[in-house]
Amino acid sequence: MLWGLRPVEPQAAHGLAVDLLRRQIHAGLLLPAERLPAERQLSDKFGISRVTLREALRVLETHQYITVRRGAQGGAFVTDEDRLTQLARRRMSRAPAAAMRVVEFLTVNQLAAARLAAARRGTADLKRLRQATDMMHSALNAPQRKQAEALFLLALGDASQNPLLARAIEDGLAELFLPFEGNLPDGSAVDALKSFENLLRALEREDASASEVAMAELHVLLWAAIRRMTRNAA
Amino acid sequence: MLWGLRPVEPQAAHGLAVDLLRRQIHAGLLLPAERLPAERQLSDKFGISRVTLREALRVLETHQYITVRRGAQGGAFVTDEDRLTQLARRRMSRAPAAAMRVVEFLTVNQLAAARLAAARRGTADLKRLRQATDMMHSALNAPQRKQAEALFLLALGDASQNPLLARAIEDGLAELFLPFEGNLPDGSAVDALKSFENLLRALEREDASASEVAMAELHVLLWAAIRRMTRNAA
DNA sequence: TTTCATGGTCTAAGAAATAGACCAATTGAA
DNA sequence: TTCAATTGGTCTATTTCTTAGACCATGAAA
Repeated sequence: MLWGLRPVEPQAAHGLAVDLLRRQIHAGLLLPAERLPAERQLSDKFGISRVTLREALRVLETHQYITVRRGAQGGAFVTDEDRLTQLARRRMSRAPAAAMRVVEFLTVNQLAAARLAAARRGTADLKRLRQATDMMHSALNAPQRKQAEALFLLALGDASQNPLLARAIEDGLAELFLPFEGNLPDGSAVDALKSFENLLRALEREDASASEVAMAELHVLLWAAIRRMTRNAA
Repeated sequence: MLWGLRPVEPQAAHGLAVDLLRRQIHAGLLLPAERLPAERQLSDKFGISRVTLREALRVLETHQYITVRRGAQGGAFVTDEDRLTQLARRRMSRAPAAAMRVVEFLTVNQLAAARLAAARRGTADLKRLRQATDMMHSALNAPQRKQAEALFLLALGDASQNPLLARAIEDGLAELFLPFEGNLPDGSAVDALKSFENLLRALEREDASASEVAMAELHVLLWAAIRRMTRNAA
């Protein structure tokens, strides 16, 4: 029985590059106003020609994810924080239900990853997790916090030693595109940091159930944030 | 911070067609010895030219997923059951750990789908689920049982109304490629059928916790099967 | 034997991507 | 002010992938 025969959608090389960069911006790995490598370097890393990379940059520019300046010290820069927040809010308000579904998916898979990582994490995994936690401490603003949290969760996925879980978390984070929360309600950033630290410690001592508890705490905060945002968006 | 800069991998159109068909064979949706539509029809459904489709068929033929015969009543046929079982076993024995990871991933996401589907399934979803259950009853052999189970689980994913969960289940099933179990140990096929029916009934009466229980029963059987196969493979 | 649905082959054309050279703008150091 | 270096912008020739369509070869069934 042939099932769900839909037209195949060949992704052009420049389209893949667009996705790759857009996902990193959504996940918060690329900071606002951050400068990307020069075209010649980027095309080299992606394994595509410069012409093709430039097509990708043009698309991202059109969608206002980046701006491009030329001359020495020029290059492609991620859009500024305000604009990114605006893009994120627009996306959230266009399909608030979709955002809830993504969080649902992340909840399930991150919880599983936390449980498994407690038993399987290696020392290299712990190192990445600690570095991410340190970044949360030294973060000066919302984008830096978001970046550190994304790095932590990606490291958690890898620490589970399950490539499909890791991929699921990566996809979920890339799909989410949460706006930076300028003014958090009553120190929820502090709560989140505490829970991340609890999770880190649980992973260090291979305590699976404590890991799940800490992860669940984080999800409570995430759900609260999502509810707040979808309410504001509506 | 630019993260994980790997070369982009543009998928050629024929490569996508290969994946699509291979996934359906892995998941058991395409039965052994089943005949695919004629090239002109298939290329039309995929939205690619006949030449490109033929490239895909050539790849699948090389990997022994299909055989191609010409003349009237000819066409592309899925390989016979023995050969498919052999391919599945080879894959399983090459990376038994990978198969366990896939099952891990499916366990998590199917459980979540079962819980959510209990609250969200529509009548169309129930219809698909019942049809799949009926197919299990009338199945005459292992491939038909596997096909019906795959259809049930895909329907479950859709019934959860969460596209990411549905996609995760689809990916997991396509990745798994379990060999057909010719001789099951002491009627575990009967146990599985019973659990599927319990799940269906729980979904019908919107009982989330009963759905989870039934799903968990199925996972116990799946884990037992996986353990048996990886042991045999080793 | 004939029919005809089906795979097999060929050609001409177009679309996408590549490598590499060269131009244009901008900055900062001399 | 001038110049060198860096970076984006543009152009060309070439290769690879894909397409549309025509026509040939095979083989089962009428």
